Amino acid sequence: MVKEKLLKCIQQAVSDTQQEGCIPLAILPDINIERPKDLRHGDYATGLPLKLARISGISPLEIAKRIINHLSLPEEIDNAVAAPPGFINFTLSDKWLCQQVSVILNADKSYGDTNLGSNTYIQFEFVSVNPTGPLHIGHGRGAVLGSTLANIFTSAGYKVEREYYLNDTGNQINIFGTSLYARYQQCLGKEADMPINGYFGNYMTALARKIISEHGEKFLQLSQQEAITQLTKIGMEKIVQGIKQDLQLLKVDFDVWYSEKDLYHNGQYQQAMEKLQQRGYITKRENATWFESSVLGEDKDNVLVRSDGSPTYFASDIAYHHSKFLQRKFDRVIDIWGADHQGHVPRMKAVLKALSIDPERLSVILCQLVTLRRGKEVIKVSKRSGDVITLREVIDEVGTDACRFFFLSRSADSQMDFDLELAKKQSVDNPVYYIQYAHARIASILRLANEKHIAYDEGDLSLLSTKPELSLIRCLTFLPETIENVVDTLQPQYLTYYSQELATLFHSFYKQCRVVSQDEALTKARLKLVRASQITLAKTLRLMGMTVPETM
RNA sequence: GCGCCUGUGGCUCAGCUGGAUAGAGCGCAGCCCUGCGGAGGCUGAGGUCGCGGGUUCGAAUCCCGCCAGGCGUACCA
Repeated sequence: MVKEKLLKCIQQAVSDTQQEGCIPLAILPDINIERPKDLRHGDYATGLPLKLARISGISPLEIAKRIINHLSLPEEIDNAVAAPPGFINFTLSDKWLCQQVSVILNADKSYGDTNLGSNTYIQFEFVSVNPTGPLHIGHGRGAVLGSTLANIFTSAGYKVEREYYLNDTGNQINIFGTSLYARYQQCLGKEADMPINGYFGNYMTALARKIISEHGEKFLQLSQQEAITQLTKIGMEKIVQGIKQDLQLLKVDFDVWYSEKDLYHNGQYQQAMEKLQQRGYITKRENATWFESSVLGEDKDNVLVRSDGSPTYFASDIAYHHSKFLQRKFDRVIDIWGADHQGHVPRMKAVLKALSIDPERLSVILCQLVTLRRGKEVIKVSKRSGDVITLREVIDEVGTDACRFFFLSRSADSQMDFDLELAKKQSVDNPVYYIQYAHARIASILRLANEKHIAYDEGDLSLLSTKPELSLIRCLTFLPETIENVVDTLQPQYLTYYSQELATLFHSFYKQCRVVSQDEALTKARLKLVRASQITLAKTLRLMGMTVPETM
């Protein structure tokens, strides 16, 4: 990429400058190349001279000039100028920019793809909601984030796996089962108490009724334990089915649904515990089994097996990560969790250390919580307490594309209000439609060209010379580094903002530059640019998991 | 109490590995269809970047303190 080339070129120039004594020998600070916000400052810039000035005592502008004298610029760069107070600004060559249009046309759907990941095997685990109730809005956030990152990493040359961890055993499942059994009995006119921490949501009663309509009263004949076992299985399957449907509605796919229960049958749990035991990280105390995370610098130890003999969620998760890293051998793992799991991060990292796995190989993205509201009214989304507005209802109300874009344009770090009233009100004037409209507009132009039988393969790109044209091309060339930026930071909002900018530049170009006109040569050149814009815009929309409309 | 996250124009949010006059969308005030989709384009008003110190040639961005909100601090997940 241009940026890398430029970096090397600057390094060379600085080193030459130093050797010739134009800059006193000094420790070279990191060279950072940025994108100036202001177009007048070129396409790339470095403030290196300002840093060197501090060390050398020479004025930064003077240093900038000396470095520029030693620069041998790559073909992509037209010129380098020193700018006060001490920047070097680089401008892309118009000729090179125009050529990029055909680079994009040739790459077509693969434009933007890189080999940055060089096939690194990486797992994204996300959503992973307990199968004890429907998804709500907060889960949607993680789902959209995870699916988009997975798309982007795939494009960047990683070997990606998307996984949903199904917590199909343990405490919460037991409570789910007893809650369902109670509702089942109640629906059949029997007295039954809900467990204290039970799932009181209305959906549980609906679930019980559904089971009655399909299976009748037969579970009343069974022993309580047997009835609960069977109801748990049936109920959970239905819930999972619903979750799968909701995710599909949100355009979120998984490669693997990994069962927590399996960890206890496939040896992962035993192996992980044995390893920790052998390495001396396990101790028995107060009748429970503990992981001694405190010796690894944690605040406290954590329970692995309760005094009643049942393993904790933490213990499962250890086995689970054992499977990820040591059994399935992912090079990197990205877990996306809700912010309410933050306390879990340091102890998970401690476990990795204990298992001699570099903790750097695990990244945990914590999504801050989402508050759902309708105007001033805050809507609770707790599964246990009762009424829920499900993710499905939100999607039905707001739309998949708008939902996805809404989540993607906000940093995972910031808590957000999802105001249904606002989301709906804005849906017509939503940035999503602005971007999609640009694509539909492009499609329409290309349709027109097609109807007029204009073949533009031979269009002469050097005819593209006006500001709107060149600005648009510039933006097109930024896609690969935008993707790289997301890969580096795990923050997809760079892509959403990019797509918006691209749409803006296209609309502006469209207004100022008539594409299909009497000027045959110019028409062909511009059609090429339009097609390249379509390729690029469609790519960003696909990466974000949104529809790519030909018409609206 | 301690830990993590957040506090940017009326609203919702970007920018936070320090850079050159602080950005976008919505909302608001105007302007633009005798040419390919007006779900569009253009112009403008609107901000002590929570507060106070510090580091630096330069701080919304880094450090310290304070204020406000969210989350965590379970033999819940």
